[in-house]
Amino acid sequence: MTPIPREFFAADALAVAPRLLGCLVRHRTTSGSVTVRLTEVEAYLGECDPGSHAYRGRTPRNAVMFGPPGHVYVYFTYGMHYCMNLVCSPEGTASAVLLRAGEVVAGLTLARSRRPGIPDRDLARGPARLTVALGIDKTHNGVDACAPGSCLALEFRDPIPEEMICCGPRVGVTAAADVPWRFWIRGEPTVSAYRPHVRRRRAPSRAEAGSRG
DNA sequence: CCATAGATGCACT
DNA sequence: GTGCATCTATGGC
Repeated sequence: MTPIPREFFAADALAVAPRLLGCLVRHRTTSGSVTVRLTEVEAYLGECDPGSHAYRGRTPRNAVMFGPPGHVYVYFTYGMHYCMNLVCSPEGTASAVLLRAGEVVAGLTLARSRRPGIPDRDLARGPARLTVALGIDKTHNGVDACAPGSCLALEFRDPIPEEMICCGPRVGVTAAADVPWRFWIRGEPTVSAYRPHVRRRRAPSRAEAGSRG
């Protein structure tokens, strides 16, 4: 188990995102800790990316995105949900990786208590579900996930083989919906099912079924 | 199985 | 005032 160094996040989100697949995110609180193995992420570039919160420049909400890499950017959306990003690129520029889904690999009891009645597979299946399972809210905005002793910790795992990494359009983004900057692990049951931009088909082609896993 | 509506607070224009 | 980087319940098949 190797901690992820801050300099890893100094690259832009497009390079960081696929490498995060399979890595671990742990959040520690007084009630215990929950660890999630990442199975689905999305890259958001900065002021050049119409889908990014940073597209129109720095605001109070997105200020953390312009800060040092390795911190978490947490935002509130749809009146009830929190989503969590890892800030990438050097300080002064904004890019980030949205953590969309994962598998709870430790702290299962605590994660279940945070989402009662939910099947284990669905505990962190989706960006807002993932933050609930981990116990993340707006108070965590700006927390340094690369600092020793932080309540948030990241760990490298062996890279997922390239042929097991799928990519496709981002979810829920109306601007720049065409770029394939969402990455997930093929065949993972914990990948989020909510994908309004992907039309269902009666008979998916073999090629498509294969590329999606 | 699939599709749709409603909830709900806040950042931003 | 508008529109979300969403999820769940509910209804139809």
